[in-house]
Amino acid sequence: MAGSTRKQGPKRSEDSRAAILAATREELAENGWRKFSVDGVAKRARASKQTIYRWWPSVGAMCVDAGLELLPAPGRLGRDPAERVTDIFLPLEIAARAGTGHAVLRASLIAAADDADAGEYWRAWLQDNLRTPLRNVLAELTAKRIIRRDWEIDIAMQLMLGAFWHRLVLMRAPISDGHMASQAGLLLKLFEET
Amino acid sequence: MAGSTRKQGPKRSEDSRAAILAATREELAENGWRKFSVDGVAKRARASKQTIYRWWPSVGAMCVDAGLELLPAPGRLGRDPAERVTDIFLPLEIAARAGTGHAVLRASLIAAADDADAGEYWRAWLQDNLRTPLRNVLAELTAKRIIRRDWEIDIAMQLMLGAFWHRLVLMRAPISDGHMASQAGLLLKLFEET
DNA sequence: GCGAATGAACGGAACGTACCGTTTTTCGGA
DNA sequence: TCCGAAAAACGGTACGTTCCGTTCATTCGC
Repeated sequence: MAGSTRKQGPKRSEDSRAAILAATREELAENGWRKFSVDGVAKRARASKQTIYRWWPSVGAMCVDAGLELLPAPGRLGRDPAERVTDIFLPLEIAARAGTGHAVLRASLIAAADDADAGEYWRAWLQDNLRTPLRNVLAELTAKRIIRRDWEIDIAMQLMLGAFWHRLVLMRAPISDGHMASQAGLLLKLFEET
Repeated sequence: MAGSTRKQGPKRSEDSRAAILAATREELAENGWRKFSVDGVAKRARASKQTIYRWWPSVGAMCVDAGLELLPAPGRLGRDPAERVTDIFLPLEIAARAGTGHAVLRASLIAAADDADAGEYWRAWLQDNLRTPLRNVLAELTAKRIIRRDWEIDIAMQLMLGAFWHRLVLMRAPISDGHMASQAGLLLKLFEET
């Protein structure tokens, strides 16, 4: 039969999932990564710890999930080369500048850096949502003779993200409005033709 | 009288201090930051936990101490502009490429990012040992008309360190031989006269 | 009735603090 | 000059608390 996967019983509760991730963000913002408490999340979200451990492979992965949920969907409306590059990374800037986003995103990234499983999960997201789009845009700009042919995608990623980690994670410095735009400007200047 | 502070009792044991920091590095390399155990350090170093809590204001600060001890003393022999910039940051590259340095340095930096006290301690080191020397070198290069006048020190720091954090902390990617030299090349290219 | 949910409980581990007895150093009085 | 008291640091043990990750009993919803 089509759709032969018989399903019985209730589905996963969306309410519970959302409450757990929201509680995770509160806990991350208040306590950071090392003092992050799963018991605290369960209490805040009025959820059972069993529900948490059933749906997330590790605590770190849950924290990455909670952080990624902060990112707004990327708006696609750039025509200028610098704008097209900027748009890819703009969600990070927006999330870091809104409310407790700075602390939440920082702690979430620290979790990804400290936990091997969470790190792989987060790098997979990075690959799909930032690295691949950037490579496409740069290839397009190469074809239009706007930038040189010999760029390397990892160099470009380092340039677009390095300063962001430096400020957000290591320095605890604010992310300025237009941060990603100026990084895109730097990138295009370094890669420009002739 | 001068030095009127009466002193009694034995001095701090250098053996114990060194053993504790070495054990901290082992623990960081094996367990990372969140699973880092003070009990484990005490057991490894055959030290009392009281000795640890007496001499370090926080566990994070101890981890930063342990990480900074990995850095070799900077050798000063550059004459070329790029070399002079490189030499300032080279200790980081060397430490990250030696033995378990990659994991130790990563976990140590994660500790600095996650713990507020440890972060301030680490940023003070950054200021004294990297930011100030870099500003001096750049000022010198400005006087020699090698770079433009309108550089900003924080932009320069982001450029020299951002890619390093990106690879070491977030991506867990190896640091290549010559990493800092190529970053210095990028920096001078961006800042070059005319 | 089956699966997901909550809430309580479990043993084990780590936390940070408080003692203990010992050792090392300094100081003041005989 | 010598000696004993005081002070501080040390390894080690123990304590009460918190958190972890898992399990069990029970309820809720399709």
